[in-house]
Amino acid sequence: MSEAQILNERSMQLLKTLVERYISDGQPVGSRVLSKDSDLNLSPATIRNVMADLEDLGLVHSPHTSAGRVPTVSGYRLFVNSLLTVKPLESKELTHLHQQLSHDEQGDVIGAASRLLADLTKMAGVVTLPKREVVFLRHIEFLPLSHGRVLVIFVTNEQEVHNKIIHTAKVFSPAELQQSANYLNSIYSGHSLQAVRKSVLKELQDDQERMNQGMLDAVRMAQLAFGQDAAKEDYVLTGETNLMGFSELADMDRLRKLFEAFSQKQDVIHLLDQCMQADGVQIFIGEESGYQAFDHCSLVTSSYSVSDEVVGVLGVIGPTRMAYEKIIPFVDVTAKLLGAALNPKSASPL
Amino acid sequence: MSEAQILNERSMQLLKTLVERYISDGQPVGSRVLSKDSDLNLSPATIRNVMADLEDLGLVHSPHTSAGRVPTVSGYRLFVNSLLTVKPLESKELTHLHQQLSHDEQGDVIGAASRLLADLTKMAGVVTLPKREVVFLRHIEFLPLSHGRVLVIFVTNEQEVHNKIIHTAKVFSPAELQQSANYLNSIYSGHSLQAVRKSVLKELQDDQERMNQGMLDAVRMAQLAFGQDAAKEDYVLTGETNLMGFSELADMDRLRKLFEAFSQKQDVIHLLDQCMQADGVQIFIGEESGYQAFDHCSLVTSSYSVSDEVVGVLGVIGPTRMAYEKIIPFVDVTAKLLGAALNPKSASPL
DNA sequence: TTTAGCACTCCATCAGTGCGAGTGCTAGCA
DNA sequence: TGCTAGCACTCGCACTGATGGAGTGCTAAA
Repeated sequence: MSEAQILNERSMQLLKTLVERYISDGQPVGSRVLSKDSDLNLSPATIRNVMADLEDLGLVHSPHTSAGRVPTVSGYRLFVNSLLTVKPLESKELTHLHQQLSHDEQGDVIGAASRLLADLTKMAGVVTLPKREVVFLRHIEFLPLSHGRVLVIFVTNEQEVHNKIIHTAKVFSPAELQQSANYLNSIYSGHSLQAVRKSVLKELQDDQERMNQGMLDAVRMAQLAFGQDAAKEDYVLTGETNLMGFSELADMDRLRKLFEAFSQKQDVIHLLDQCMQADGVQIFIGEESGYQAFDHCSLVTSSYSVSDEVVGVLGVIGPTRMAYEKIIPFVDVTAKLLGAALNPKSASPL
Repeated sequence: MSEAQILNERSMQLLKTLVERYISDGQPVGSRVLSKDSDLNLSPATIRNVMADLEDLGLVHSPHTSAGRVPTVSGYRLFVNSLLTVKPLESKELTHLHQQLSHDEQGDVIGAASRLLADLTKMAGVVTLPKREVVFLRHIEFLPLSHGRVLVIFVTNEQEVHNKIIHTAKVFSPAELQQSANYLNSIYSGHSLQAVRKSVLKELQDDQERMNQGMLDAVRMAQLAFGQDAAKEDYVLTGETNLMGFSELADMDRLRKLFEAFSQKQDVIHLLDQCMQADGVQIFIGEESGYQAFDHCSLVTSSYSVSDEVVGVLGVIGPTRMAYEKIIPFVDVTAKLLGAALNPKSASPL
């Protein structure tokens, strides 16, 4: 009865079979089924003893006296960590993925990836927008609006276009704005936004006498334009409706909490942010995420990188009872392919 | 027994009371309740006779033999068209609306309007992005990318920034691109996109010999840039999760169809497009919309205008059983306030 | 034309029942 | 000591029938 002992081979084997069976059937699995399903040639009675042990350890749980056993979160966790035999992607799926992500017509690779994740898993797919640590300023442009407001357009990293409206103290003529933009482009183009911000601050504090009025105006506007970069994180979520098909999420309250979290975005972003740190595939099972809305869900994610810099996270959201052995490699591969697709100069990473 | 006759005053009165009662309670309403609720001083028995007539006319319906009556779609329709006594907005709500929409901090009035619609009605709010019939080109800019691609940035209508990547036949130097942009800005700035497209086409067909190479390049690029303007219609939908609270939408299949329609967007856009034509408040009740996903929903919409031009639609989506008498004026006012908020030079329209 | 009365229908609820699945426990066996 | 067979027991589920309430349709009378 040494309770704190490491589980022996046999118990592990049984737990594995149980989880697999439960994932495929969705029914609590009883000792009888388990006895036939495992290759251990044990009688149901023996199995029941093992099950009692597993239950003591909190790995499985009985919904009621005369039902079979169901894995708990810890049970799933142990399964995923140590017992899982991942199934490699079918080559058909792989080529499909590859095609969809590399021949991207719409210029919306992120959306395409999200849709692929959702469609192929029949669950929800999520991809954060890529966010580079260092962002280079490529080009800046000012356009006058009414009431002393100025429309700032700037391009970063080759082709990302941002725009923003700033309020200036004095009213500038189009020509003045043009000059300012020219000046800023000439000195800051190619620099990182961080560097630009720092430099702008320094200019304004230190040696204002060195600059002429035009330069000063330009730098002041730059300060407004790059002031605090809101840089909202965001993600593309697709296939939410797929989640409505799962019986474990059929409860309207649960579902509502979940969908509310999706549209608030905040919690989801926090969660995905955590996944950004980890490398490789990161998994949250049920309550592990710490967010109530996700209590009955699992989240399988992987970060994706462009030229060795982690820039985002992508993943799949579904019920805790999901086919981890297929989802995990799938998320993994999709992350790699997306990274490759975002990198203009690279070929396939596989 | 003249069946095709116009309903008499009394029947109308009873239908009105029935609908009002059903909207507030959600229970089929019986003759007894109706007899007390209406000021007609009729006995339940008489009411039952009237109900039988209304049922023959398809205005009410009995879920089963011994239940009360429930309005049908036609019943609601008649109610909304002829019987409704609209309740003016509470002044508290009105000031709230007004505040939220005029002091728009985020630059996202559309989103704010959608959220207001959802929050104040506890249903779903939807607002289409404003779309002007004539769009004026304000400014255009080209930036070179790798592989002969060019990033086109153009600004329309004061401050709307669009960007697009085009593939050019030959590779241009930054200076050439700058020249082209200057040329296009000088001749097309201030013109409508439609006019620009037409003019570009004409230039290319007619008198190429008149132009030098630089101008020709510029015009060719303009053609690519303004080629087919995708101009996707889109909308901002909020408060979808509010719909999960309604018992008439508690059915998972219905709910799923509805949410799928929301994320496909297509059907919703078609529906909203229809509302664009009508002026004043437009209402679809249940199956009237023609889209299965909306079978158990009603849609109350109004178009909104900027300087007398209809530019978009906004509305509320909820179960057929909604408080029309409050929702209708609310949608109406919100549309007017949004129009005003989008018009930079106008004051309040009220 | 309206009303009162009555028989009838249907639904919702509840308790009772039997069945099947699966367990825990115990005793016996290798 | 570990495994197994057997047995009693528990629980959930589906079905049944009884009961009461709500509301109707019809009829006959005012």
